[in-house]
Amino acid sequence: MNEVKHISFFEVASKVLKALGHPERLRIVEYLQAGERNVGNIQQKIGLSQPITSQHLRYMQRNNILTSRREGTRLYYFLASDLIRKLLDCMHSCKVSLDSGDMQIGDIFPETKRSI
Amino acid sequence: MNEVKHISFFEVASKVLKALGHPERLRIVEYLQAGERNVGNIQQKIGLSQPITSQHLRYMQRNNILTSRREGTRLYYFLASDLIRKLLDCMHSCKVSLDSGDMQIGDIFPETKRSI
DNA sequence: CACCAATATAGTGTTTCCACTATATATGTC
DNA sequence: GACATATATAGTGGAAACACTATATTGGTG
Repeated sequence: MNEVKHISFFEVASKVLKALGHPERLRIVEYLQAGERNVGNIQQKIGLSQPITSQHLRYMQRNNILTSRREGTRLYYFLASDLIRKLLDCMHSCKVSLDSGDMQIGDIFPETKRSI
Repeated sequence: MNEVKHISFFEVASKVLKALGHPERLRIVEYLQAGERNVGNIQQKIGLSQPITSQHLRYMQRNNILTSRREGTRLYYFLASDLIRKLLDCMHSCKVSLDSGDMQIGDIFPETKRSI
């Protein structure tokens, strides 16, 4: 009975990507790149309601994007792994290339007709 | 009337991540890392039905993950940008660290109780 | 224990995703 | 134009995501 259910790398990895695939959640993790923050901090920074903020944070924790640490009545969330940091670096360097004019929108997002 | 609607980077970027966030789609893009392939190739390689394959491919094209090129009656799909390639590299190097035993599952996917 | 502040969960309606079957379109060949 | 092959789209039912309101839980303090 010590059997352990197997799950493919693709399953877990795709859950991570899917969970990152929401604009507000992307904003949250970007904010957390600087270090851990509690729910109140995040809520205020991103400008979401308290329940929505909590929901997003829980969802990301369930999907291996965040981890949390309690301190009294406050809950601090932070990035769960190096994988997340690397993924964020990808996105960030992409944004930098766009902002600097080094790359055109169409080079990265061919279907995007609107400017960024 | 030459106004262009604006869309935030977070919006587009999160769509990309979300569209990558499906195990079969992740398998497809990994397969396409080697180069362009037509729908039939992909369908056979991944083992999906024809309509499902087509749906996933279209969905990824709409979301800036793939581009396509027609050759006669065949449609060849390929990775749309360097961003996608970089994201795939992230995932791949993560998988390598796991397979080599260099990293533990819990280091990357804390919530995953099952082995990979 | 009463109370407060911080956070989580339940319940609900709407939208999107997903897999599936059936049908349509596009291109090439005779 | 008739036909075959490759691919896309429509329609459908069920599952999950999403945003929102209301309520519950947890921990600290008097």
